[in-house]
Amino acid sequence: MRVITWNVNSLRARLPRVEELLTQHAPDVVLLQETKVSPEAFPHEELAALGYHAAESSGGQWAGVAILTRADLAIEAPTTELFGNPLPGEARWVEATIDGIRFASVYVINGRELGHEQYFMKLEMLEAMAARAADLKNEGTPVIISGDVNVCPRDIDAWDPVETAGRTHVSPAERKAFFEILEQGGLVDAHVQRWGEDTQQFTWWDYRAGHFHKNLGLRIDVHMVSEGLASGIADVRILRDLRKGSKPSDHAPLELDLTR
DNA sequence: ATGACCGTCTCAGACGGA
Repeated sequence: MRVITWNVNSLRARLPRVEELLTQHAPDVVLLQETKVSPEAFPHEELAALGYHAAESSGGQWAGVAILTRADLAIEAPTTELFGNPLPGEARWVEATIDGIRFASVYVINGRELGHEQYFMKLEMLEAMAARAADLKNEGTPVIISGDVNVCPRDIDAWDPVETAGRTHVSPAERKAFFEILEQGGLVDAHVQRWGEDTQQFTWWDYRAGHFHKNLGLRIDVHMVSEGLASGIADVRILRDLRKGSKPSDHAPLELDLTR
């Protein structure tokens, strides 16, 4: 099974690149973030023409998440509810079961600045995710929670510790909250399992100042995979080619191949 | 080259992003 997570930074603006992803990589499941689309404007027909259907949480101008899957795979029990989510109206969480796996696509609150009201809501959202992951573990369901967590889990996941020090995404509290999700949910950071602790690879680069070409980025997009599934991780790849070319997102897709 | 972005909304500029 092939699973891809991608913060598209507007689904409608990114449709040509989404088509490129679907046709060239033929994923079974795609977790999207920052679709920035209203429910009425969600491109169901365009995706159907590409052989995919979707469960979505769409909030209009900001945020928005979705789960796409091949038309021949059923989407079961979709929900946008996340108990304890401090901003339930902002379309940052969607879950559905596909092929016996409980998938969630998440776009974690940015946090703005350390100490900002939004920063504390970010920590709350990460805590809500940990509680949900613990519930799913207790149910014994295979789980894949993927998306833009807006946290660099380790020092090596940020291009410059000096530049990023004292800012969001790298604070000890954010990192602790991220690892609590793995711990409480019995989940594995698939990228780390595949590449180890000493490999530096990024999933996001600022549009400005040529950061992509200088490889000044962050690893903030992840696949969190339940331990039973994680033994079947065949490969994890960052699709940098989709960060290049015409009208790219500022994030690259993260591809996960499972043997099942 | 010593500066450098790109979406959303509503219509030139604010706002969000990380």
